[in-house]
Amino acid sequence: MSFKPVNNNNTIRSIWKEVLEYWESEDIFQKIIESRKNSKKFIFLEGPPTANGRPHVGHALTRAMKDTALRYKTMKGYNIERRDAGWDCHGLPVELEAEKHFGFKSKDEIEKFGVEKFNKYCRESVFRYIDDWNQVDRNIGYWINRDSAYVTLRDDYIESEWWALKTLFERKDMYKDFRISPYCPRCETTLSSHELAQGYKNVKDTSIYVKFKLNDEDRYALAWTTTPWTIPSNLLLAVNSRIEYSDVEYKGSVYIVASNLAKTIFPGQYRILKTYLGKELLGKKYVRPIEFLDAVDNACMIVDGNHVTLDEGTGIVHTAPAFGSDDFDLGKKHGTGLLNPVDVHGRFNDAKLPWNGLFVKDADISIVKYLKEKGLVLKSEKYEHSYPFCYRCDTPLLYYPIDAWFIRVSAYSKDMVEYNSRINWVPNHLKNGRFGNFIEDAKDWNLSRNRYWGTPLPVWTCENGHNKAIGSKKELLENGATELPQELHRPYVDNIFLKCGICGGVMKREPFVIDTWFDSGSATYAALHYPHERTELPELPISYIAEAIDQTRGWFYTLHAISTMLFRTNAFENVLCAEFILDETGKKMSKSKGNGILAMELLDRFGADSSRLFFYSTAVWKPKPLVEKIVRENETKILGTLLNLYNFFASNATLDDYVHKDILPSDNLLDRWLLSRINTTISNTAKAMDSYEFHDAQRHIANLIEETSNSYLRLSRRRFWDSSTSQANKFPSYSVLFTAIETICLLLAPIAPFTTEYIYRNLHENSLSVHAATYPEPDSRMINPDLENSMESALTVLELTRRARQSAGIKGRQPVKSILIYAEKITQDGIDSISEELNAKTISVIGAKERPSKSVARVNMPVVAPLLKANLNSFLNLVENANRDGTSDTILKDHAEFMGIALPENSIIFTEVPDPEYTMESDSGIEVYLNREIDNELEQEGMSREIIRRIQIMRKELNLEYDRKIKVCIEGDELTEAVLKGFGERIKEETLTEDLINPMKRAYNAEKEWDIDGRNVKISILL
RNA sequence: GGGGCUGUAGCUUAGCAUGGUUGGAGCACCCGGCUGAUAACCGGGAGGUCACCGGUCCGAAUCCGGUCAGCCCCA
Repeated sequence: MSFKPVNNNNTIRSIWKEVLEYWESEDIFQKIIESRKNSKKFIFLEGPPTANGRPHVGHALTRAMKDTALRYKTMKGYNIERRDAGWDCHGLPVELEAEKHFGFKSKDEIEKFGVEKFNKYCRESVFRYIDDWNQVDRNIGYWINRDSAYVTLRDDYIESEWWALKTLFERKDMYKDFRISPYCPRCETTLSSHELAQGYKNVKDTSIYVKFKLNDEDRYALAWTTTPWTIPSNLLLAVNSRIEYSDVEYKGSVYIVASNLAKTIFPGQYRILKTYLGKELLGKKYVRPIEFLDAVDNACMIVDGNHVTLDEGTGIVHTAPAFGSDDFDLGKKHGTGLLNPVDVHGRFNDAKLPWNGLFVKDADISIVKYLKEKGLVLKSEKYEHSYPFCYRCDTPLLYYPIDAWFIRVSAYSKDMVEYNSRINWVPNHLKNGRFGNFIEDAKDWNLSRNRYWGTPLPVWTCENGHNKAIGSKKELLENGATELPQELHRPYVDNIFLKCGICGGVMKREPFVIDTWFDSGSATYAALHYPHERTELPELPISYIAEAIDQTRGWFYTLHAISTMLFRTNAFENVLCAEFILDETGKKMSKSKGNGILAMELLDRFGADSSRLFFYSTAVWKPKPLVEKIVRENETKILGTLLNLYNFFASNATLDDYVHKDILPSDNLLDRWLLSRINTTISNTAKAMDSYEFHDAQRHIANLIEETSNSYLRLSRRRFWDSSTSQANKFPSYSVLFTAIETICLLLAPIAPFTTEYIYRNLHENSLSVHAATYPEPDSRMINPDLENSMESALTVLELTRRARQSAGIKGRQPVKSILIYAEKITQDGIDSISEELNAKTISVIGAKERPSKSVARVNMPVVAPLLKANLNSFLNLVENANRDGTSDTILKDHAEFMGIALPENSIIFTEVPDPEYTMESDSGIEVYLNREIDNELEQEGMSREIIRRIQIMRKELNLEYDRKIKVCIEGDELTEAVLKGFGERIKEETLTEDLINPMKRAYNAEKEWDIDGRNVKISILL
């Protein structure tokens, strides 16, 4: 049998491309799906991206995370359900792109242009980069069904959402309300709290301290605001009844402010006249500073507000019920109504105002000027604070009173918390941290958008204000529609008029579309067209989803909220959450900085497997800078070494005509050791994969690769080379090596699917795919912890010997007289497996008393400290003294008890100081004593090995066949002469030399003068 | 203002839940060695106030309290 070798320089990359072609031409993915059809279920759900932008490295990461889990579960024997792509299509971002394209600045222009044409453009633009996405998915090896993708703009998807919205409406969990919402005056729509959060920026605004004169009193209530444009709408002042306030005299006037804030408000000299609690101010009336607009009688009063704090300002809050949520509530409570002189574009539109027609933010300066002229401003200053801007168009948002539809999420907060307790969050801290906090005080969901491209809100209203929610196309016809709209989008649905079931009037659709986050959050059921096409309940929870951290309050939240309200369960069972990939300097990638990297750029540069290994180089939930060195390091260590392992196996096994059937029985320690390590690694890796800790799995696998290469292979090499070794000795080793490589491929397949596929199929000529194979199960009969410990000790001995040789200045090739090993966990065959590399005439394992050394006592802290506690220090002193006096070996006899406490036998540990002729090195309880005496015979033998080595180098330089026989002439000093006499035969054997010849005049095929440790040796080769 | 995460060598990090002798690796650097699979490998060296301060304890990277810095989320 022949195993195909791999050697070209571009291996990893060319393997990637070759495997891709194989998968596609043979339809491997479909074949595997087919073969799992009847297996147990594992349900997946793709978080839908919008394809109107290109995928970047972060997308590559989350796609890898999804793929790794699904490949793993497939190998574990599951049938992955709902392994379908999905695309998010609606929303403000899409509309904004379109507006930019057409150069529109307002909704009027869209209306003039035509909603039909506008939406047509939106519909097309959301798939603009779908080819890029598909290319990335294909190249990174994301196995997902693209043909059966769910698409949120399709009528059947929307129809399912209509069912959901109707359900909520009829349950009174969806309602219309007039309240203050964050509002973008350019987009002319309200935003959800989620969208709001994206747009906070630090800005400097003009802030003013405004004087509100109390009626019939010579005092001013001082209020502070950063939005002067709201002052014409002022109707109340709020104080906190439990905070202490003062009358402060400053520059001849008396001001009311919170006592604690006086110092920061009044620079220099001021005088406190009296102090009292805020509640004493309640009910006092004042004069509005700007009186163009008419106020009701019960306005202009000081009222109580819990939201008033001492964080900033004066402790008195100017309240304009039209422009603040707290303000609105206070206005409602005190029956002031509200004054809203601002139109939907954010401009004053009340002729009574001198600032009529101005955008409110632009009117700030004039308003301040007006107030100053009336003497009602104590001071004004620039103030830096964070203020929300529209996350898409950058317009400063207003808090604006407007009709909007809400979902009563707040009523389900407890349920959401309960269902959350069933979810496995990875990393776990999100569960009760960021996510848990959020759902605990969930706010009602502002669902409606005054926009065009989105799922239309399926609520119709008649002239008498009767509402009706529609749950399907069929219901449209049942409620008076004469025909179905061309599609379930604006403007078509707007032209559907229904007949009111209560009063018989004409019903028009409420002119809103809904938050696009409701679309993606509906994927659990809407992608199945539930309950229309599919009538049985969707299977929930979904087994596994994975996205980046920003979805905690995005998709993860909407999925959970919707599932809680509609299906009374958690939407997903396991959720893996990624942090962001940073640039190489550790900065966040962003469009504006221009340091973003596209997914395809990453793949072109490093290939798929190396990129995926990089993603798991540390936990995916830790931010990772994309540094080339780290990518390369993982590539070399894991893929490079694995390929080399395979290469070694392939070339030797092919030469020996090895055919793998099964693991051949072997007593060989290294074989048994590696088999144990393989099975331990299987167990550890599967455990890590099961808990979605891919980085941990990767580390276990990398360790096994390292051990196979640098311990097993290194120490077994002779077995493979020696042509005289019988098959009976050699083949078990091949079978173990084969098993190691095969297992590594299987374990690593979900992580690095390409390279493992390639090697695995080289090992198994007729196999379909490594991904069709079963994930390995550990064979506990092969796991032998004692053996692993013993081997670990042996490897430590090897390391200690090398160290001892170095500190004694004795080369590895120089045989030494003896090596004495003191170790607890070492076995004779452990020593045997490394004896060749130890290169000593005698190797013995010795007992404690045989050590060629003197003992120095040390206290065994883990044992003694818990017993002695506070008396420890005096015991430490005692031991130190004993060491100095040379009485340390009897400490325990002398002090079986110390301060009345019995000391166990292992209370003292002895460190060894070796006798002069030995060099000692020790580590983790193992001591290696190296006898430094080199006699003549040892010296000669060492020299012989130097000469052998030089001849081998020369053979290699001559490019000789392995079995080519040669003649050699060796000339040198007396030592060399002695070596030829004593070790000539050995030299001939090792170097395939037929004759050691005397110097000749004629030309040699190769001739070289060597300096071996200062001795001149001339070696000549004659063919 | 509230919450979460992170802080260990020049870089990437393990260890922290359950405290224990001298805090492990890898990369890069220097010295030495090995090499009939290897882009390698092996040994040694240098490089750490385990962010800082305090507490508990015989003993703290680890537990507790606080501070600082970075990132993120919320208001």
